[in-house]
Amino acid sequence: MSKYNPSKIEKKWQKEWEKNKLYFTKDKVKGRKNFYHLVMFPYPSGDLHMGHWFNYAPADVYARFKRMRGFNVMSPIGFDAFGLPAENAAIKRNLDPKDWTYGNIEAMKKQMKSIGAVFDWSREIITAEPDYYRWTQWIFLKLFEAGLAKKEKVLANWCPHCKTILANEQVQNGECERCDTVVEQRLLDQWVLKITDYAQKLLDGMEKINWPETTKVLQKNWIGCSEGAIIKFQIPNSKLLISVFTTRPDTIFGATFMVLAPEHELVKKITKDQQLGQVNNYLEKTKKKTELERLSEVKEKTGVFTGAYAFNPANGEKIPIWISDFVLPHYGTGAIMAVPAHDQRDFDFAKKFNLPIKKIDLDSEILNQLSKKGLAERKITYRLHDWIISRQRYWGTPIPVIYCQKCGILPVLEKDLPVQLPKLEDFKPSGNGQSPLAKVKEWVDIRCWRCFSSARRETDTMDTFVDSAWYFLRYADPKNKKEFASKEKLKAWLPVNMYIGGQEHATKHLLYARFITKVLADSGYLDFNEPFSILRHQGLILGPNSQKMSKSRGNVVDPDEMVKKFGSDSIRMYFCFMGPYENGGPWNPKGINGVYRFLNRVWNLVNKKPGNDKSDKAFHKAIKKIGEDIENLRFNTAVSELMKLLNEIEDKQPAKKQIEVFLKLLAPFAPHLTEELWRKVLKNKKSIHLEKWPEYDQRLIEEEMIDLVVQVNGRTREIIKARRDLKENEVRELALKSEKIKRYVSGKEIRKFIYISNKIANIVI
RNA sequence: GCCGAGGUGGCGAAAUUGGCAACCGCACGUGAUUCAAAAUCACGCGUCCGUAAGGACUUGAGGGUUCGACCCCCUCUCUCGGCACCA
Repeated sequence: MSKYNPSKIEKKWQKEWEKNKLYFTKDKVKGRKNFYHLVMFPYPSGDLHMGHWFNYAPADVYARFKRMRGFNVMSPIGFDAFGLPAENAAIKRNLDPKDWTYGNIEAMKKQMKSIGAVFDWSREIITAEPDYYRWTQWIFLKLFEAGLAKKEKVLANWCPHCKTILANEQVQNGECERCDTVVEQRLLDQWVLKITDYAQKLLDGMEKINWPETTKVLQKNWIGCSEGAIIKFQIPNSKLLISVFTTRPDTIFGATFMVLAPEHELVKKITKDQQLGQVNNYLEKTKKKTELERLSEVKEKTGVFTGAYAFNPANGEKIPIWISDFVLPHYGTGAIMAVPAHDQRDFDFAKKFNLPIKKIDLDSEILNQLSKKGLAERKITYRLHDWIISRQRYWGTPIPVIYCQKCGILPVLEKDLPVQLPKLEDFKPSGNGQSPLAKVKEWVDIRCWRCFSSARRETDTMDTFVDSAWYFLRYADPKNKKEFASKEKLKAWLPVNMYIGGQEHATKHLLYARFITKVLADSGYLDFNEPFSILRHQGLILGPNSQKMSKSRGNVVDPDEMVKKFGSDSIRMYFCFMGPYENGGPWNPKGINGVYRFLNRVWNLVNKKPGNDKSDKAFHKAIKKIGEDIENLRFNTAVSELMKLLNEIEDKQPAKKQIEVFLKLLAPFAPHLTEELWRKVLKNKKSIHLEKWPEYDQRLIEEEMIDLVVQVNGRTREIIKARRDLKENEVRELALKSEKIKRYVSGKEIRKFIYISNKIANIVI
């Protein structure tokens, strides 16, 4: 008998499956429902790591299971190819980002194929391909038409290392998420997508999607809805009004001063001459602060008096107007009424600057009264920021806009898409707030399509997250030259039925994708408004020392090495078996031994001559359990059940029929091993991966004899083999006959007898 | 500070969701096989007492509800994630 040698069989079957287009997905198959199964596409960093494997391998078990259950499963894959990391890596190596990226894609494809997944490579997309990004640009134009893409002067996060503006989502604790450099605040003209216009829709849409609750909560908090009111305060002897946002209009009688954000537009208008010096001084100082500094000063309030006052509209009281950077420019109206008796921050500020603190009674009527006078209105605000998508970098989708001397900002015409990214000798970021594309005169200078005056192209590129905010639509129709995808194919596949990927995308990709989907739906291009019906996350794989895998820590486990040593099937199964999928955890170098041994035992069993044990009770139980477990992504207990089944049948010399069922149950987990045994040992003509998932018979799962647990006062004292479905008095008689039970019960009064059918009897004395 | 998820053997974990806590593995121990090792196979393996039969204890801590609680309720505690001067 030959030995199980994964490296001998895995490559062979991968080639064979590819040759016979086993995983080529048609848009329609008679008698099969379409099922769109999606994993998050990788960034072509050049190396497929265990994290990717952990996402793709168990997800592939699910896809294979769905196929066997009769679905026409599409499981596409591609590459999120634009963006900073590739560009930075290319700069470091003195390579063109394109060459670097495409080289990585080739290398990673090979690695990905070693997983043995059902990916349909014929639908592969690469976001850096003109055929792809033309539609990214087209979507931008749709947003532009709808007034949802705008060039605005915004206070934005500037990363001095990456030399570009970043979206709020890409800044963590005041640092650039890519390079951990402290970001600066800069006021610049940037392209923003008005995601805040969709804040409420994004909140409401969560009702109907099957996503992990925790992920929904993350998004909800990120969008951060608060209900309150806008109230107007008048400045004496002028027509100027200062609007404030408050969630507590009922505290207005306690408002003893107002505070404006330093960036507030009225600051310059209201400041009195005698205060001008101090105010300017303060504004200069805050401008220089980084986000991090501003955050670290939470406890210590700073501020300056403007010399101006405003009337409290509730009682006409004249209260001073201050400036402080604890008031944020982008939240509410950038101005507050301060109620030190009811708010800790206002209190701290009042204490520091000796401002009055007034205790008052709450007034729930005041909002209505002020509303009638036109001085207040109810208002909901959100913490969510608009999505700044301008990047002053080279390796991204060009923003399809031109600036005409006469006509101003104009979109590029659809027929002129794609605006191709030109090849550049020097693509390094300049750091002067301009994209390197600005230096390419022959690319930048064009004629206006409307008036033929000279015009300039927009030279910023788009945030990579725009590319990935719609890629799942393209898979339905990846080669379409006329549309981003045809109506028909969208209808055939979307929305995505099952989406599996990391939770770290909760407030980035997953939010953006929902936003873009809703915009396209509102413009009539989609007839659904949530992209991912079911979403599930895999956990994080750590190094053997329980720390995040990284080269600097020296704890990286190389998947290629593991494939060589144990084979893909073992890694797949180990990842399924190691624990709940959403947990992740450290890679246990010994742990994989367990599944490797298991696969060896399967190999040996099937290679033995089949016996004639046809008992199948254990099989029915296993078919049910494994099927239900995979459906719910409980891969660990599914594998456990397979192991139990093997333990049970291994010594019984099972018949060929039983062996076949066993292999089918194992097939989604170990596609190579099962294929080899199915075709070469059992001599089947067709692939096991075209087989149907076995059926089970519920009646055969229920044993006729049960283990009746007998407790006395809630403690188990005896287990009796008993016939199923006994009546209560029969059980009572049986229990009291037991010698052990007699010992506990004799001479005592039985106060209660509880019997739960086919499970447990409890005698209370 | 606010929001969320958790805490079960030496380790990963399981528990029909209120009904035998620790399935399935890893690691470990003993034995078989071997000249020897690896591999493989068999047995053992929550803690304490006991040669054993058996008994007592045990799901972060404390309380409650219940015939019965890892599961439900209350209080506390620790760990991990997210947000964070959001008016």
